[in-house]
Amino acid sequence: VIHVNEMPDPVIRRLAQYLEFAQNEREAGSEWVSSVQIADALGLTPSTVRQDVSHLAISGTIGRTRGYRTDELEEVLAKELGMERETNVAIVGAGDLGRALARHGGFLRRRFKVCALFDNNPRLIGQKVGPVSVRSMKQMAEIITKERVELGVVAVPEGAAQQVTDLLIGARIKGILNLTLVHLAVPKDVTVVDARLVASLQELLCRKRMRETQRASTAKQRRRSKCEA
Amino acid sequence: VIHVNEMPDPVIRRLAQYLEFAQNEREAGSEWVSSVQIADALGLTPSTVRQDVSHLAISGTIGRTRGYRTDELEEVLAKELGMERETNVAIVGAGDLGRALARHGGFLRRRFKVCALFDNNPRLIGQKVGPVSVRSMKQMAEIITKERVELGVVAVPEGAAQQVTDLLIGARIKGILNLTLVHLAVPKDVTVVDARLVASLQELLCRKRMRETQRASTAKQRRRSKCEA
DNA sequence: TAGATTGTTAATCGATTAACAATC
DNA sequence: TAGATTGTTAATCGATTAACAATC
Repeated sequence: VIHVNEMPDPVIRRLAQYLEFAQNEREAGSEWVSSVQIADALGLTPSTVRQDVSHLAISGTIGRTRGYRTDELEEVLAKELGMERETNVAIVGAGDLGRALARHGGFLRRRFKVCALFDNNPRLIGQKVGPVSVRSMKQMAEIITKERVELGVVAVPEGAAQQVTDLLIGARIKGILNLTLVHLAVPKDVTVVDARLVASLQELLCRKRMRETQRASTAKQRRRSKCEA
Repeated sequence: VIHVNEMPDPVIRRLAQYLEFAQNEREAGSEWVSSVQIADALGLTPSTVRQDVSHLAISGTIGRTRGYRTDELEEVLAKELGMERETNVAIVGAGDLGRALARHGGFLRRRFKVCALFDNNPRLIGQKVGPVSVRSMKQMAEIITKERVELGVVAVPEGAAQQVTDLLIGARIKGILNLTLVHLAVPKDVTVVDARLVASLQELLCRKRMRETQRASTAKQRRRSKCEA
């Protein structure tokens, strides 16, 4: 926060992991962690870790022989990730996924507060889901302003995604988490992050199958060269 | 599938989006889409699209003036993503998230079939969730083999994630979707994809706040230079 | 002191973009 | 034919990794 507010996207994506690890380490009683330890735990190289940390406002000096203080890492990362205060979130779409997210403990623990859940299905409106009730999308702009909602989550079927996004933008939301597979068109002052839930499963299957055919073909090659020998 | 089974990770990650778009276009009645159209719709450059498509077994010849056939794109992408047959999935963790995923229509539509849901909470075991019942983790290996489950989804609290992963690996699962924030350690014949659900929301907040402070500081600079002028 | 570890520079690697010949 | 668009090569850009001086 002190020396840079330019940070490459891949670095930002690793921040949450670093925080998670630092927290766990501190809670387990470790006062220090080195770049090698972090790298091993998170499947990175120590170089990457040190480059990433250099983007942070870590007060460290060169040449320490014990690495980074877990509590300092935790503090700086939490600040960088905006955890010094609660962030209000609205979820649009009270289907299975939207309702699950509204109740998901993992968000609250990281200081996200789901304070509104919208849907257009009259059967769902009024229903209590975890800490909130489902409300009509017609009330979206009003409630978002009143409740000081900062982030919107799009958890509706693909066909409604862009429409809902436009509503959120109309309500002056500047940050949107997209749970659908469709690409959302937004003005350039709005930030979108794709959660890639279904896409991840498809990516997984594709990569797994690809590795298997690779293995199969190398095995075949091996057998062949064995025969030739 | 024909000419390459080496594909860079970023390309694989875009495959699901291409498929989604091609499907929608075909259903809307378009017979052809060009790289420019795809790029515009998905927020990419036409160059990237053409590079990506070149990894696919598209039977096209150079110089067509109408782009790619939507039905051909759809077919090839579906095949590449392993959609020619159903894929059996097991979800571990019957909390809000696990239950929501078990019922999520988006998976079924893409030919993923959730055919097992595991949890250790005796209160949940036996409960019906969408098409399946919650079963004890003790039965995991047995059921995974019997039901020919190919992919596992880790939807448990952070503290149990590695343990559950080891169980899945013990049951010979070679592809794991990780819904937690912790990094999963797996042998190198196992593929893991991180779904980054909570991490995405944290990433979103971080990026949004960063853009705002940038805008604020440039606005300040602008005001300053105005004063000086 | 010797060993360990950071911060940073430079080298490498890989992905994206630009450009354009081929051609429908 | 003129215009459009692909497939592919080369250029650019950016991220990751290696290396090492500084120093605790």
